[in-house]
Amino acid sequence: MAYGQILTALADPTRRALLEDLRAGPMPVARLAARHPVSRPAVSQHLKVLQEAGLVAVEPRGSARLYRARPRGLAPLRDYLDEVWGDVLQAFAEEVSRQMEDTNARPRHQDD
Amino acid sequence: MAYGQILTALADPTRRALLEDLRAGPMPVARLAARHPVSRPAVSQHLKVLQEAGLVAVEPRGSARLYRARPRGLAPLRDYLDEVWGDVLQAFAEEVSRQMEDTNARPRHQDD
DNA sequence: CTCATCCGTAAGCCATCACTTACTGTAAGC
DNA sequence: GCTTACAGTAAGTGATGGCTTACGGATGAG
Repeated sequence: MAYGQILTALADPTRRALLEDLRAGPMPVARLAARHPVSRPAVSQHLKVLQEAGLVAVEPRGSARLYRARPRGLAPLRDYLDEVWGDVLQAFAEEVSRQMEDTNARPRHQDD
Repeated sequence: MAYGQILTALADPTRRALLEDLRAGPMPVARLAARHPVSRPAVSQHLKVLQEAGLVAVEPRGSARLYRARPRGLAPLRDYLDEVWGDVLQAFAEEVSRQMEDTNARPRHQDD
């Protein structure tokens, strides 16, 4: 489960809404679709993306399928954000590089 | 700077590569474009998206423009992940909902 | 066995996106 | 002032993504 897949999955507002809905508890596809202004197949497709990203788990329930949020699936994304853009390490590197390149003394008017 | 914009910005592999390149220090557009298999205008467009997401800051340097990574711009995304999908709260809700719905005793063969 | 229900998949459509080339604008060097 | 180097914008193109309707497959009830 690469962080790329997770970012792609979370980039879509509908998928985020589905995930947030699943926080209330596991749901079958039909009920999930009823809560959103999209068709049931669309929800199925979104759930497939979310599942492949590791953000959702499926549980066969007779003829139905129960979908469940999987917050632990966010771990790779958190790791990526921490390792690559971790605050401490990055703030340091940022400061160093700024001092290296900041050879002329002009006030900074850009957002920090 | 909403987390939606940040997710959209980070969802693109080229933009992530540009951001990771900027970790080495501030760079003008031309040098940044030379390190990636895309044209310079493409880099400019990506940088615009990154800037609007708050992940990059610009600094006019004479006729050139120096781009700099802005790791603090990830804060809204971190907050979203923490608040909506925070481990503790979510693990609790997950367990509760599972126990509520798990009425039959079938071994879980789906990934957790 | 038949039917109804639940759901995933296929096919197609339309909008968005990432990319290109061409152009415009701005700042420095002579 | 004119030219050169830097970079953002415009316009157009091909690919990708999200959506729809239509269909097919599996499970449970009668």
